[in-house]
Amino acid sequence: MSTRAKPRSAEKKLAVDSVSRKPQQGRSKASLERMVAAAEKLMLERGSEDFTLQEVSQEGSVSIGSIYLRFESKENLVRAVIANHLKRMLQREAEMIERVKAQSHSLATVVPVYVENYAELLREEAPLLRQSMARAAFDPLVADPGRQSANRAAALGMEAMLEYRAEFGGSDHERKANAAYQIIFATLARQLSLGSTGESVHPQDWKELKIELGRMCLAYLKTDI
Amino acid sequence: MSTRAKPRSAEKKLAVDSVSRKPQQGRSKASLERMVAAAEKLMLERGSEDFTLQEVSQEGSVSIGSIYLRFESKENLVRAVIANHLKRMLQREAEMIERVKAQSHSLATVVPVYVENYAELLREEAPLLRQSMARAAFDPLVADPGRQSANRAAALGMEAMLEYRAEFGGSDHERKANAAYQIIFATLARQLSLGSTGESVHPQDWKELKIELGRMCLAYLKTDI
Amino acid sequence: MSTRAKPRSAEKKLAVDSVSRKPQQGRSKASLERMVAAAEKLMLERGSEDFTLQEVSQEGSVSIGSIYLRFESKENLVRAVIANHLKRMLQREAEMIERVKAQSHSLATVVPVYVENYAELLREEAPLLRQSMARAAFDPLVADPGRQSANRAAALGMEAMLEYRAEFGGSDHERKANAAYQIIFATLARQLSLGSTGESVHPQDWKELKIELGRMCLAYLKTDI
Amino acid sequence: MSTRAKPRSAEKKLAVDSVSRKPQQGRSKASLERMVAAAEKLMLERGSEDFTLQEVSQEGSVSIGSIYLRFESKENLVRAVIANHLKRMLQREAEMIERVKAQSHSLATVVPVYVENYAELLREEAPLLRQSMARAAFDPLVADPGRQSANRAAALGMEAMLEYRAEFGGSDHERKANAAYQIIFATLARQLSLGSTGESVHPQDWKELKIELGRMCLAYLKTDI
DNA sequence: TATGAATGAGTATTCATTCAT
DNA sequence: GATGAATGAATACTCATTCAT
Repeated sequence: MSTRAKPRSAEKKLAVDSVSRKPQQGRSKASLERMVAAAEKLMLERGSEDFTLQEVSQEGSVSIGSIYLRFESKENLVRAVIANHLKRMLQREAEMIERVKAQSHSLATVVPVYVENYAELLREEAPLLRQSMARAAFDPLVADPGRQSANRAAALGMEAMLEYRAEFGGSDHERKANAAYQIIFATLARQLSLGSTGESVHPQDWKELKIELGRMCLAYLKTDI
Repeated sequence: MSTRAKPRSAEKKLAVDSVSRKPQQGRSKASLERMVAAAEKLMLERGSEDFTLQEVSQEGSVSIGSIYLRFESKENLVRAVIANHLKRMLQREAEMIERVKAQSHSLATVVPVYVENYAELLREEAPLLRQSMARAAFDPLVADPGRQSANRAAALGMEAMLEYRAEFGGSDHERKANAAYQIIFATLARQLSLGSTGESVHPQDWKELKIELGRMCLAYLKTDI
Repeated sequence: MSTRAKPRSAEKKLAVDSVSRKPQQGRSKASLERMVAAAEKLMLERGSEDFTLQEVSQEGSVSIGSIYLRFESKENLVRAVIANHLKRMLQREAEMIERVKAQSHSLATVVPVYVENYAELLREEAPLLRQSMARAAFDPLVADPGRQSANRAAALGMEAMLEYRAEFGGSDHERKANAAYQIIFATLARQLSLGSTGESVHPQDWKELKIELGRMCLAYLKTDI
Repeated sequence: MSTRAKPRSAEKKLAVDSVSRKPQQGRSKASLERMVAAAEKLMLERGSEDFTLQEVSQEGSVSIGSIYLRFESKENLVRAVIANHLKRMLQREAEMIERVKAQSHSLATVVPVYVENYAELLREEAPLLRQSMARAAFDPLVADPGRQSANRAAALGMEAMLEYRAEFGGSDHERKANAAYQIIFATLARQLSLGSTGESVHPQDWKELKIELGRMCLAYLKTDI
């Protein structure tokens, strides 16, 4: 897949349904799932889209023809994997937020707890997330829904912090919460090499940084400036 | 270039000299420079290493044989481009820090000025930096020197902030300065899609975020916690 | 094909089946045969493996991809040609021996008749045999089955002579028959430049030599020493 | 060197002088010798002409330009190596024959002694001889002088046997001696894989075969037929 | 629907030979 | 004479996509 972009219409949703050719039901739905699962497995093993449809065919016990019956191109199959992953992430993020809320009773607790839990979640999903992000750099069909997912994740994080908006300093609480979220995500993402220099910091530093990140956000949210 | 890693000895330096075949002087140095420049141009145009040696040959008016006279492989030519870029970045960072220092007279000025200037620098260098980072993910020959560059950049940034350590709160000033740098870089990098989801925020949000980033760091550095 | 050996497992059989990728039946078998035939034709024309897959593609009306569908490498295609040839040789040798036996009624007749017929057979097969032998020098996958073929040919030749063992002198008849075969083959092979200096003797000398070769073997087999 | 033949004029001599560009004397003769020696070394190491002029340049401390100053092509350099070898062979063969003659006092001794000594000589020279013979198959410039060398070797061998022509049976002694030589050489050559199937016989069989070869020749030379 | 055999454009790399210095 | 940097033609192999069955 050397061809880079090939953007298409201004589609905004990236779900398996929107990249796969026809809404599947019943028996053939199983084969659809097998091919997507096989592709995902290969992407995780390879750490990239460097897999062959031949391999998907064998791994998923699906004929190559079948793949093209469901997907217009290999590219779309990759998009389907990413779409699936995005959906799963969203689900997990919602659950995680609930856990965070349950464990917190103040701004001073919610921030570090959120950082910790979000970090763990991102770490687990990093392998595919990395690939989503890499592709989003040149593929609008991934970038657009990726942005939406990011927005929802932001909304969830902000919501958790805003639960204690009474403790916030300053006036524009939403703006502060949003900034805090952006910075938290960016910092975590970089540590997980989600598109970063790969200088995956020493675990030592990483642990330390998470603490400071929490402190920084807390200081920022509370300050009147 | 499907072969991923091929790490080698424990070389730590990535300079054109270490990936190119022989120390070049005089006349033939010109042709070396032309091929590296052509490769860089193509990498910038394509946004990736998806260029052909044939193209480098034409663009740089160098024979393919000549390229192999200087570089063991296309991979090494790419590394040379990155090495060049790393060197240039370092130079520019040092100059930028000087400017920042000159414009500042307090923690409250140095932080936002630094954020602003560093952001601008990174924005300009983003296209190649993105590729460096992508390659570093699987190529130790790029990752190692990349890490070193990152460390030097961190040292410079911390130094600028520590100039006003008298205004810091808390006790471990180095730790704080380091955390602040990491968070600043991560946030800027993400906005520039340096490996990120590509949801390059609206210019509006971006401007806003830089301001909040400065505020957050300032609040953090000053707080006693 | 600069890579010399690449031996593999301890496979002992070299048949098209063992170097080609999948047991072919029906329709696609035809294309397999076309590509092998094209390769053979080119090897005969060139007198060596210096042919291009591009040429095989055109000559055999097969796409390059198809070749790789059947053969892992050009090397394996060459091996398939050789395997085919080996099989054909074996067949012809068996038939030839039957003819020799039918025409003979004494040691004095069987030896020269065998020499004459074997010479003719080898002459006809020399072009490919030469290449088999050249490759066997560094390719175990050809050397091993080549050895086996040679052994079977020896067994057939000895058998023809031993039919008249009553006329043998000395005691160890098998040993004598074996020595006679080896010397006959070696002499014929050299005359056919099967790996020899190419000083393909004058037809005159060649004819003469065959007669003397027969005489020598006869004298040897009959002698009591 | 994929181009096969390119025969040229009807030159008949292959000496370094006839393939090298100018009769060398003095200082530059040394460099000529270095490049030929380097080429020979590489041919022995590789077992083939698969060496690079670059390698000859380094190994022999000669510039590539120098090689082309002496030789019209890489092919001619190879021919020079072979020519050298041929000359050396001839020298050694003459010496060997003297030794054989000195050790013999009857046909019954000269034949096995000659077989043994010639076998040893050929074994030692096999590596380059093999390459001479391989090249002779398509290169007249090597085939012609090779043939001459072979003729001289035949003459020497025949001479040794004819020393005892009084013990020969039959009438045409020259013819018999010639046939014996041809068969001896062919058999030895094949055992040494001089272009042969590579089924280098077990040392056991080899020893045995040499004995039988001697017996066979003896029986043949003595018989009246 | 489903299959998987067939297609063929596209590309990194090698190395004999030339020629400016 | 001597050098060795520059040249560029030549070639095996991959893999997304198609389409006959």
